[in-house]
Amino acid sequence: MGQDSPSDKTMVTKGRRSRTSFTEEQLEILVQAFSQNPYPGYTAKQRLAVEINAEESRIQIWFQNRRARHGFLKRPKKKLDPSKDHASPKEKIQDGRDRRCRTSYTSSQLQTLKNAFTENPYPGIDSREQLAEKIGVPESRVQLFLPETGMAQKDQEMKNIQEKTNQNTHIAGNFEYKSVLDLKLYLSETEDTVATQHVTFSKRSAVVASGV
DNA sequence: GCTAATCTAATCAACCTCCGGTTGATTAGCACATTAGC
Repeated sequence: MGQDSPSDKTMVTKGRRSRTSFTEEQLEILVQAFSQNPYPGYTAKQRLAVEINAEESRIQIWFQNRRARHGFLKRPKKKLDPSKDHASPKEKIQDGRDRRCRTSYTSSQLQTLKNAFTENPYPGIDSREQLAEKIGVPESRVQLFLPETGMAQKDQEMKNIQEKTNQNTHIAGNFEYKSVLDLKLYLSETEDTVATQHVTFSKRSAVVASGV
């Protein structure tokens, strides 16, 4: 999914975290850990992070990428019967007992995050780190939090957008259109790079489009 | 029930090295990802 328009590329590239380069020793440890367990829990990732002196969020990304590139099976959608012992290794490990503690935000933290999201739904690494420091949570939580801010509120906004859709009308910025083709045509005519971000239909872009 | 945490999949982009392969980072998820804690 992701970014398939030039303006999106620009938008996303801005403020990207610099590429982490793991040393051979770090990789050796990671590969070994992966071979033992491709779905480590939170504490295992924390332990690894300490062991190789890296952020836990980088470990998580490394495991995600490794799973994706080494032919690991999709997460099964079906819920497993706990009485059965047929659980896949992943399910045995990721059964909810070793998750990061759920982060709960204070109202002032929430307000700060919401304000930041309103100002910029695609903050770069610098902004995220500043924000993280400001509200006292890890940067990885800020990165995850932003697109999900106020989901109940956004759901309502999504429904509002859907209502518009049902009325055969969509909105991108100040432009109303009846189909994505119309919008693409409009964008190609106007070269409105700002509006291009509204082409993708996603949680985040819907919020952007609705002006939250 | 709401929503943070986590997942897969797709894609972008930096790096190494020589132009494409490898791999870290980011984003979306849709007749609305799934799982699980509060």
